[in-house]
Amino acid sequence: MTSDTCHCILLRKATRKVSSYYDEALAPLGVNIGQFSLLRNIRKLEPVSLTDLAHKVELDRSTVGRNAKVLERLELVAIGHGEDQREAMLTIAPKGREILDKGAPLWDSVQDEIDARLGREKAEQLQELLAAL
Amino acid sequence: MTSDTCHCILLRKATRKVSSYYDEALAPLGVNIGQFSLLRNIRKLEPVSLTDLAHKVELDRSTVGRNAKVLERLELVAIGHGEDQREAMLTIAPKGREILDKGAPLWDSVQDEIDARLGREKAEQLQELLAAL
DNA sequence: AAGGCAAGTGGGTATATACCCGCGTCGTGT
DNA sequence: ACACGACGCGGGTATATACCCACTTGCCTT
Repeated sequence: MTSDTCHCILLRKATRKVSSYYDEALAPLGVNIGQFSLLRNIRKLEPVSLTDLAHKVELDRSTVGRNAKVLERLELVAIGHGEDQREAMLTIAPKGREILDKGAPLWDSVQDEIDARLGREKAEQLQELLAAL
Repeated sequence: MTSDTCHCILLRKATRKVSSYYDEALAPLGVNIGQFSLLRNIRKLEPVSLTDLAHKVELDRSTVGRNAKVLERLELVAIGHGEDQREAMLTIAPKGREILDKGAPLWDSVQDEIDARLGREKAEQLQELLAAL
């Protein structure tokens, strides 16, 4: 009976479900929540290296590299070199800024919807609990 | 500022982190939490078709099919045919039962640890919140 | 200046996960 | 009995994510 309450499995289910909410909202823009979020982080830090970005988003460097390559293919970010020839420096491309602008209200709507469904207080509880894991 | 509180991204981070806890605990057995959990579900329903199992675990049929194939390669489950030749029926193999037995206490320890860290009450809150998403 | 270690990437491999398409099987209506 | 729609699955493709290894570039020490 306890196996139905596995924290990990429940988290995964919730994550898949919630991801789909955001993905659906952002679908008109042709990006998913992971890409949109990464784009936001790049904007916040640009110009930024893969390593620094990976630290910031707490993902493996290679993961960020591959995800960034998709954004590059979509022409949302530009991948160039810094003074240090080893570093791949990321900057937001014009199309990327457009996506960021258009996506903001779409993101807001999903976020607000979830806050409303849970209730402001429980939504905060959730964030605290997730951070405590 | 609000973008740092994206429910989806926070859920993903928490899921990655928590998954690693379970994965580390189960590592001596050579399986991860996803495989272990799937194995438990198969045991509960065996013999079970891919479609039924997918419904139960709320994953796409093709996903379950591929995951099951890994379990088959590890010789933890057997994939055969039912009377209906279309169906792939899954059953637990001897090695699978062994993994289930040996894994139970390992799984318990992680689950208990998390419950302890959060406190029983908050742990329940978390499960409720995740279910409400 | 040369050697050598550290840092930054990229690519290979593996799992997780979804969606879509094609193929084979079932069952039912005529 | 046959045809056709429904069902079950496998495989292709794409993203997410991690770990490990090889290659390049930097930099520091001798």
